[in-house]
Amino acid sequence: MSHYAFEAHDHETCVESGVATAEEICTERGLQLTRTRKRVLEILLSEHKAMGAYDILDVLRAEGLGSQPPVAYRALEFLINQGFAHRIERLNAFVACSHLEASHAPVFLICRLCNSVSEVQSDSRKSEISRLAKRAGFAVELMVREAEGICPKCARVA
Amino acid sequence: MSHYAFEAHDHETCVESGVATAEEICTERGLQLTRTRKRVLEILLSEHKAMGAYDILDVLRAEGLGSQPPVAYRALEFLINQGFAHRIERLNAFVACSHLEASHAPVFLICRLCNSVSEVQSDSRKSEISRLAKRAGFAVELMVREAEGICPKCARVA
DNA sequence: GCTTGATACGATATATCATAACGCTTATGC
DNA sequence: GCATAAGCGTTATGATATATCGTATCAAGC
Repeated sequence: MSHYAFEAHDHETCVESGVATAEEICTERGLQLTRTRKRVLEILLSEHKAMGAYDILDVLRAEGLGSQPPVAYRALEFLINQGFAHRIERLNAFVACSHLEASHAPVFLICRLCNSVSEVQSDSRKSEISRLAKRAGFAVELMVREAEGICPKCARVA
Repeated sequence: MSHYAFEAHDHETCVESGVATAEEICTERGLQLTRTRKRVLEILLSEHKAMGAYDILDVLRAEGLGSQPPVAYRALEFLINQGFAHRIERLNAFVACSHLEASHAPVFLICRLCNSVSEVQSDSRKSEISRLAKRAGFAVELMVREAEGICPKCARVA
C-alpha cells in the first residue's frame, strides 16, 4: 500500500495520470470534464492536502475561470460524484482521489502538523462500522472514516 | 449492545440519568455544570438526534439563557471536552453522549430519513482505521467514524 | 432550419456554521 | 478580603454552503 502524502514520490505523475484517468473515465461515461472541472481537479491533485472550496475559488478567480462560490462547489460536486475527489468532513475541505483505479472505501489520515491527507483503501465489508451497523439492523449508504494525528514525516521531525 | 435511537425505551431516564451522571463527573473533576451548560446537555439529551448549534441557541434564547452564538458554542465545547456530547462531522451538528459510563471510541449511525443518531461503542484498537494507520506509521489522535443510511425503524416503514 | 430537452455556466443573494476579541461578573484558592 | 481564574454577554466578523433565476451550448428529432 502506498501513502503518497507521506512519502517522497514523483508528484508530476500524480497530477498527469490523475487528469488522464479522469478524462478516460469521463469519455467512457459520456460526461464532460469541462475546463473548470479539469482545472479544479488539477488544483486538488497539485498537493496531497485538503483544500477549502474558497481556496480553490481563489485560484479559479485569479485565472478568470469564475469568481462566485457556486462555480467551485459545482465542480467539486461533479468530481465527488464521479469519485475523482473526496470531501474530508473533519476539515470541511476537499482532496483529489489518489486511488482512482480502485473501488471505494477510503480511510483518510490527516496530519494536523503538515495538513497532508493520505487516502488509504480498505475493504468496506471488513470495517468495524459495517459490522456494528449490521448488528444494529442499519443499512449503510455512506461511510466517513477519518483519523487526525501526526504523520510519520512530521513525527520524525518533532 | 443497545441502540436507543432505534428502539423504544424509557426516554425520561435518558435525560435524567444523563444529567445526573454529568453532574457527578463534574463534581469529581472540580468543574462547573453551569445553568447554560446543563440546559444544553438537557436539550441534546431530549432527543436521539443531532442538533445544530443554532437550533440549540434558539431554545436558549427563548428561555432567556443567551442569545448570541458564542453562548451555544461555549457550552458545546465544554460538553464535548468532558465527553458529555459529541460532534457529528457529517452534519456539523451535535448529540449527547449515550454511553457516558464507557470509554470512547464511538461510531455513529445516522438515519437520513428520521435524522436519529445512534452511538455505538467499539474498541478503537480493533478498528480498521487503527490498523491502517499503524501500518502507515501514522499516530492517531482523533477518529471520526460515521455511517449514514437507513435505520431499522425507517426500513420497516419504507 | 427550428424546436426541444439536457447539461453546464454566470450571477445575485442568502443561508448556515463558527470564532475572535473585549470587557464585566462570578467562583475559587489563598 | 483579595487576587486569579473561569465563565458570560455582546459585537463583529469570518468561513462554509446553497437556493434561485436566467443564459449559453449542443445534440436529437422533426
